[in-house]
Amino acid sequence: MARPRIGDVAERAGVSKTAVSFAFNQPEHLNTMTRERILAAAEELGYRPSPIARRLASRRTRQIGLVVPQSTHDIFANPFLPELIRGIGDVCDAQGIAVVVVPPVHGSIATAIKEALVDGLILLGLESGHPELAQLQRSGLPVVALDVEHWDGASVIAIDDVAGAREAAIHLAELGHRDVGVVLIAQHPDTPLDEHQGVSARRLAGIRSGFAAAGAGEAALRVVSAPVSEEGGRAAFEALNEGLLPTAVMTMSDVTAIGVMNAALDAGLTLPADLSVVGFDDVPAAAWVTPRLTTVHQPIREKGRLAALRLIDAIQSGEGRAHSREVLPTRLAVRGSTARARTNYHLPVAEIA
Amino acid sequence: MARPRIGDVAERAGVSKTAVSFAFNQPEHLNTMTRERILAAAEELGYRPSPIARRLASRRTRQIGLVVPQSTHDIFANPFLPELIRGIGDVCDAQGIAVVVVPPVHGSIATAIKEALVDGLILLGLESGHPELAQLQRSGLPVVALDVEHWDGASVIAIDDVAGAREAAIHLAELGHRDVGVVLIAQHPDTPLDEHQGVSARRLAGIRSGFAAAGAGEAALRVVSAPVSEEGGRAAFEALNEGLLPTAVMTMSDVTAIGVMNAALDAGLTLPADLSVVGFDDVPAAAWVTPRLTTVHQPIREKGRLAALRLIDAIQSGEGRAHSREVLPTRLAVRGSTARARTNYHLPVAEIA
DNA sequence: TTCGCTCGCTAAACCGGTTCACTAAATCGG
DNA sequence: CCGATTTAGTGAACCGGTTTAGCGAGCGAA
Repeated sequence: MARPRIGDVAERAGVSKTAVSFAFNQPEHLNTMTRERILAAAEELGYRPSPIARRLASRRTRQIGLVVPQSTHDIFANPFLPELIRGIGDVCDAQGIAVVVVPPVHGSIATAIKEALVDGLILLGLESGHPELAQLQRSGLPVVALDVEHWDGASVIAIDDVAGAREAAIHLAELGHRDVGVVLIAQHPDTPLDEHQGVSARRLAGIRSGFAAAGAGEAALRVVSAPVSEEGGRAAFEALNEGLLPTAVMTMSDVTAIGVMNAALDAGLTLPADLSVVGFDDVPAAAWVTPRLTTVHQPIREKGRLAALRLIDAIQSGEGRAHSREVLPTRLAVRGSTARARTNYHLPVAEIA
Repeated sequence: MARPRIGDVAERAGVSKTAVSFAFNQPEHLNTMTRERILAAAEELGYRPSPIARRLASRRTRQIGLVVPQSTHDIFANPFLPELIRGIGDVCDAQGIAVVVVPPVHGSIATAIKEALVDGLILLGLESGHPELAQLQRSGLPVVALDVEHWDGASVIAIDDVAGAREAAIHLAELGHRDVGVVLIAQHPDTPLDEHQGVSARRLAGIRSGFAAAGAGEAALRVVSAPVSEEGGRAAFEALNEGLLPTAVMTMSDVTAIGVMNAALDAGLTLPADLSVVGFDDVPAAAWVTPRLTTVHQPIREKGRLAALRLIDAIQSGEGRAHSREVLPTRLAVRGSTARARTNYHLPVAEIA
């Protein structure tokens, strides 16, 4: 009644376990008749080689993990992730490698990584100083890190966050915006706004540099932070809307920007006349909303593809942990959500609407 | 230099392999001092129990698979999938179970399933007659099937496709639409339109029934099919736009509907005045586009959650393959993309615009 | 005829853990 | 003080395959 094992098939076919293994994996090593007999026996028994046992023996899981710092629920609220996975899938599907998302287990990324059934990891949204990740460095597991400055012993795929954000800021500055809301990515709840790291910090620097370069160094930036989701964007709008509304809002992701836009529309504003909004990423939905979202385009799928390629390469080359860093280009996609700054920006939002 | 194994730790700590295993899994069975000594030895060696070996011995992979009939690239083009995964993740994250997407390998779903490292499967977009899935039935692997009428030995989570589509059709009929495009889900390229199965067939039946019930039995349905993606929706619009444009289009998914809308807007039409569009699913993006998409809402995340619960239940109860069928409610979310049928529907689209 | 190869297959070791059955020593109740 | 438990730990079997080393038969070449 129990699941048949390789020994059962061997016995039934009157051969050794080895022969059965050959029948499935290296049929050319077997006489045709013998092979047929073995396969017939397997068929009769409903035998199917155990994937786990096979993976143990081959020391390859044929799986790679995508490590993310949040729950599956939260992380998939951002269309960026599906796009990234599409890119990873382009490479992995072709090689029969499965992709598994690795969210924290009971809040611990280290635990999640320890238990992950993978040959290598792609790290998303993690900074290299992360205390939980020290053990990972020593484990020898091949790793590709996304969007970090540097990762010990790992390949890095990144974009030029500073330049991308800078370009967007210049765009706004040239449209006359001098009072701009900036929505960073929410970190741990009690991280002070000025201690944001990684992506948020680099882009904020780019924004400052952009306004300065455009001769608008005096521009006031109102920095808030929010979870990366449509709801987060809405919350950010509410936060910025206490008192005077800025004339423009820059975000770290399109989904946040869309939340800002939706909240603004719900508040009765006209976009982009009353408020310009700039996103980041250029996910497909950015081109579906009205007005079409002006955003910093990054080649998300290409990023995923490249990450998968580099990781698989590192896995196959056996630990030859490369430490390359590849920077993909960004460009500002100017669409309909940005316009000249409104001149009545000193009015409370109620009067604007 | 090689990865340390449990025996290495045992030797170093002067205990048996069993003791080392206990130190990690059942620390209470060990004297505190001994345990400390073992853990220290493990730490020095950089030992980490092999997840694969552990899974082999425990006969649990702690992974479940989501089987889909298309490539990762194609399947993630539909925001439905991320939402479904969010629901599955709600359940699985809490239990430390990983979710793996299982797309076909070299076009074969059967192969993909054979090699999948999972304790059970959730089936999406597959019909129970599928020839490739006969072996799955016999394998004894726990399965939950989504959106099918029936699946031998598996729990089924579904919605009432007929009723949902019917409600949408009645809505359009009451708005005066009598010439309606219907965009089905593209099957194998040479499947005749009238032989669509499963979801498409049921919804088409619901649409017919709806128009009849609303006293608009004479309404002309123009049925086309397209891949489930924004591009697919655009292609469907082009197909329907050869000759006279219908006054409304019904789709099987929001992303398709959005593609139809975008193509219509690009063609210079005014929505919903010139063309009403109805989606299906109610993914988040449906409420982000302009006009807001009228669509048949289904509880996607709840569907995922339920599927995960039933599957995990089946796995834990050891093969007690339930054959329950749960039908989740749908409701028509009437928003801005539907309006009274235009009266000049006999004009070519060029003149409409 | 004999040497050397290839072919077809096998036994045993191995992948790296968990777990069962059991033992020796320590603890406990009466 | 004795028998019964409990505690702490062990050796061997087991999970279910793959792989290495090698063996006997058959065959071609010398």
